[in-house]
Amino acid sequence: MSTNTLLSDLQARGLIAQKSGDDDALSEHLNQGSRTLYCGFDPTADSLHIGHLVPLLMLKRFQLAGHKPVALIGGATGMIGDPSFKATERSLNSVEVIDQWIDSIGKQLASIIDFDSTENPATLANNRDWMGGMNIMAFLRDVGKHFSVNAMIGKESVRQRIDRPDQGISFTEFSYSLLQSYDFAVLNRNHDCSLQIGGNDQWGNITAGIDLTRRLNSNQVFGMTLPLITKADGTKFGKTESGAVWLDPQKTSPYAFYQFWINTADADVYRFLRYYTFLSVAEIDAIEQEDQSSPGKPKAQGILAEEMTRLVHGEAALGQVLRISTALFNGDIQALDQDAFRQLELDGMPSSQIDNPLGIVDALVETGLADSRRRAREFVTNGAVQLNGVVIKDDAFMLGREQTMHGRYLLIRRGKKQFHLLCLED
RNA sequence: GGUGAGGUUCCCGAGUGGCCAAAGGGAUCAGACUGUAAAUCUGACGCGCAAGCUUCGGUGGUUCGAAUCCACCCCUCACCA
Repeated sequence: MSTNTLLSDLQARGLIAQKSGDDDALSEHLNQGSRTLYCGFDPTADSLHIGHLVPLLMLKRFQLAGHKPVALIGGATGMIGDPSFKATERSLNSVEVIDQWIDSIGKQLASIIDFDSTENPATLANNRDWMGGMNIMAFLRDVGKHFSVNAMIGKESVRQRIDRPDQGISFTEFSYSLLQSYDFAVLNRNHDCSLQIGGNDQWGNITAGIDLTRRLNSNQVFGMTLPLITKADGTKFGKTESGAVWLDPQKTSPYAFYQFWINTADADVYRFLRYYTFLSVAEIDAIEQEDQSSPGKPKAQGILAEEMTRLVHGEAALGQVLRISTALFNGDIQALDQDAFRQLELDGMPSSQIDNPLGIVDALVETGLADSRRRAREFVTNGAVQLNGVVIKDDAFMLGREQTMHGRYLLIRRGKKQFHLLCLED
């Protein structure tokens, strides 16, 4: 066990995959005072997703422990693409697009870590500031000279691309590691940054950065990686049928976000509580004890979903989400009053307007609950479709004024979890 | 630039002139069972109520008939220059 309180806690949470140096070096380093650490986020989309959350929350954990986080946005590295453990070469995006992404990602980072603290504020950096105008000769002489191609080829993170018969790796992506290493050296020089964290796939890049910093700045710096988040059933974490789970409420609604977490498997949920929430390990253990000793539905999923939704979307959004979820899954839809429906609409329940009565099959297609009429018909025939809580098995069923609740609302459910609220206009 | 191997429905992958909307597996979806789990079982899985229609990198061609043959083109990979 580490002599540093923060590190012991992280260890207990299973949040440390690898760290550099011998066991106590980092502990001592952190014990000596407030340190600056960084984690890089490459702009590969217009929003962060929950895969980014573990390292981002790690920055927050360090900040809460009194250290100073630097969130580095990869304005330069994002234009190259990190090949680490990627099976295929990535396509490049234009500068304009990437700049937009940088902007929105920066805002998301700011909503999680605190940039306004007087004691130990977080800072935002963009590696394009020091790499954008870098001269190729300077790069090759000052940075490139310190790297051995022999060693780089040997790295596990690029092996996949070098060994595979049908894939290659471009020089561009191959160089990525040099850029990230240089980031560390620059941040060390300019911000006195002495620790880099990242996903376990970043280990190779991080150690390369430690070496380069030692050579360029003669400073001892540290690296630490977080475990890859896995699921017990072996499927990829962080994906739903509709793709990644984004932090941007426009891309993944708070409701969908909450639903993602509440559907966590029993086999994963206590581990995820340790990874993602700020509940203490003791509290989490207590929850697990209780779930195991009482029959029926465990409480852990609900706690996880609430914690995460509050953290990312805030208390107000959580309230809305809870109202929707309760109405849909625990309530009697027939008993919902007009205000409840209006609230569902306002709370971000997937909904749309229609002007005229239409058939159930068309309704399913228009609401996106089915992607073709063929399929919609299949759902109806299988008894997978409910209107206002009542199963509809007739594929010729018409949705009109008489079928609405309170003269206006048609709540369609497909399968167990897909809902859509149709509002029939006058 | 040369040589070789390839590009099949979401993915992997069979299919080498009609029996192919295209085997098999995976993923996904639905139903049953449940806890909005897991496991399991059942069914669906290009579009269409149907007749039928549109698919196998692209464009032309051969043929009664092509994913399958021919020509050209595009793309990927490997090796060589």
